[in-house]
Amino acid sequence: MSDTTPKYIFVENHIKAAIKKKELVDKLPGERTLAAQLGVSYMTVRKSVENLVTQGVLYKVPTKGTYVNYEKPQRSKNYTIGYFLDATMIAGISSPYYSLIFDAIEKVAAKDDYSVVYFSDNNPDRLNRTLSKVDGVIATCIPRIEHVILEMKQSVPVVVIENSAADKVIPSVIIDNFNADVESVDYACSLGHSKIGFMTGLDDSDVGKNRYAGYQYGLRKNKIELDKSLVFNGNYSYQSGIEGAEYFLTLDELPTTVICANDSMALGAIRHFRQEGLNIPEDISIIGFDNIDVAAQIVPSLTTIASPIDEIAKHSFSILKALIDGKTIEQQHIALPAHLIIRDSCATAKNKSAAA
Amino acid sequence: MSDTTPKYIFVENHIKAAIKKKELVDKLPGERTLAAQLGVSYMTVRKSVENLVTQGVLYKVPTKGTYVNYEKPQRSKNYTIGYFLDATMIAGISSPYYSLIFDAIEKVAAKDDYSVVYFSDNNPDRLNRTLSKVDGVIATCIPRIEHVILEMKQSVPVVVIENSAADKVIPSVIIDNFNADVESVDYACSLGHSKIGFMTGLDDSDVGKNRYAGYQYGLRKNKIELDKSLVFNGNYSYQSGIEGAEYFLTLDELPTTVICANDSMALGAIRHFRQEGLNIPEDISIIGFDNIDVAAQIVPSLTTIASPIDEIAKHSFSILKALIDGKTIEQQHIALPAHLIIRDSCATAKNKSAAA
DNA sequence: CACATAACTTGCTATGTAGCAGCAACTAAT
DNA sequence: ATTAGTTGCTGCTACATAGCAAGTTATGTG
Repeated sequence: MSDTTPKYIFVENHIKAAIKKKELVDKLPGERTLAAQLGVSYMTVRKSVENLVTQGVLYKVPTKGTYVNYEKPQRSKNYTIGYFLDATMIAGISSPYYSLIFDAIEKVAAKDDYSVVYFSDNNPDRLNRTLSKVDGVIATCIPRIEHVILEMKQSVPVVVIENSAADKVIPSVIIDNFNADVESVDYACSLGHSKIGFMTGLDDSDVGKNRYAGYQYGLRKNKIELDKSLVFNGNYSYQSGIEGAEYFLTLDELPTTVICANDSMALGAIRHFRQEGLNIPEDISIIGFDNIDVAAQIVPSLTTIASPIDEIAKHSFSILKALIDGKTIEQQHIALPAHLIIRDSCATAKNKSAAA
Repeated sequence: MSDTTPKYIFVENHIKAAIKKKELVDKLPGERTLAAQLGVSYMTVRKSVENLVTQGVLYKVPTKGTYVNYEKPQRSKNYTIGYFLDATMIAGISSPYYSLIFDAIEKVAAKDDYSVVYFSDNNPDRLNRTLSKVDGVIATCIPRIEHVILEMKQSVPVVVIENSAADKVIPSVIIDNFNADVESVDYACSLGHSKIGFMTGLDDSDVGKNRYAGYQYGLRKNKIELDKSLVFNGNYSYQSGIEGAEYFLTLDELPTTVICANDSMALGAIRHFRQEGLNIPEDISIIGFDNIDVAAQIVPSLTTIASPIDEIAKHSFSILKALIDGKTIEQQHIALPAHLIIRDSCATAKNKSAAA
């Protein structure tokens, strides 16, 4: 029993165990008493207690006694949270959308005196180093990096935004992509369009899937049959927007409206259509998604879905803060509505219809 | 002498003083010996030494002895550097330019296994909190926030990029804005232009001043007299690019080329000129500065100055790392050349000239 | 000369004693 | 009833011993 392990280690473990078993609550017996109980000397107990105090397990009140520290393991508060965006994501923080989210998070966090740092390196070592400096992380989740996020969750509380994680245990704040694109379709129909094309993003995440699903449901809702030839599979990039436009131009009959799964593709499409001599919106209407800055700046300005960025920041931070503070949270998953901003890239349909 | 201060504190101070006075070097006498020398008991010395070890002043080698820890105060290596950009800057990290710099820094830092975090909150408390987590900072400097940067320099090494600081003690990595815009003017002249306008940015920093000075020198170099009416004072924003175009349209004679102090203004100008029925580049040539992503994406694609972003990242990180490692650095201030990327927004002058 | 042994040093653990100061509660004196 | 003293608890500091393991050095023997 005594072999090589020092007695004071034994005493420490004994005390820890007693605390765990709730045999010891609040105030400890006096050091001398304890020494007698455990059959070791007073000084040994002192050393053990001293160690436990530096470990944070116990705390002392001079001339009163020694007490159990019930504050939970309590990750030392950094008052700093991280915003994670995988570096391999297209554009990454360069993307206007994500940087706006960062700014919004920073603003809302400052109100509670939290600092925010952005990082994107998913190298395990460097990631852990960064995680040790933050109390929690808000991460933009895409399936490809979900393992990274699960890894992070081992160390700190995590809230995901953009997509919810497959692991539904991680709280999420997303936007209602589905109904947003239903609204886009509704709007196009209200302008008399019925030949409505769609450029998908990647189908590797809920975002892409739900925008496409919203498009499909919007058509059904407006009694329009889905024509697969009017769906182009893009990848969110400006380039793929150009390719999508090229594709639509090969069709016998051009759609009168194209809804794009994001603004970059919409911009690419506008560029190519115009290059080929088409007028926007007279010849073809374009709708985007995200409402990045340039959307309002180009001519014609782009009709698009505006993400409620401030709301995303507000909710995700308040959930994260609750997790950090060890509170229980009511709503694990929040889907915020996103609505259409009508600008100049859509016109009423000229052919056939004058419906609605 | 003994009043209330514990003896072991006395012993600690004595040892520290002895180290400072170089009376104690490398190995300490044995604890028992020390006790005899100082006239206190062995256990008291033990306690003192133990404390000094936890303080990091001494270190022990079991069964060998106790030694003085000569590692310099040595800021505990976080292997993390910060990238700072004032939150109140127009666009901030949303600006494609700065986010590209961040990505480039992250890439070069990863090679030395450094993490990079971006932060922009300049609130003193939160700033210090963040600074305590990094070994050094690369900061985009503008005069308005120079006090913040000087403040940071109190805690960690700092390298500024973009502008050099008024305090020339801070190492800087900037681009040669002056010669870059000289190159722009040269190019415009080589296309036969002689009525060359300029849209300034803000004159609150070297960047803005030097780009304008480069324009002026370029004109002189090409034997063109400066016409102040062809200079519009902008503020780098897209909106001010529009206003600049409006201004030029009020002139009796439009310049045939407008050089803009950044791409955003160039984009705004292009938009407005086109809206007013002008063709780019047939009716007016436009040159930007920065080479942001959209510069290549718009129609016509924008001729602009490309910042050597990777070079900036490489140099600023290597300087910062040298500072962190306590090495002396040779070159305090580096100005990197930036060159013109010729695209589609400039055409040969149609009137009068066919020079060169 | 080589090698084993003994003597010594180092830090580590453990235990004992002792006086101090601050506090609370009880008790005795005013 | 208030005050003053006593007692006993707490943790804190200080000092003294003593055995242990592990490395170092001096010594002695083949």
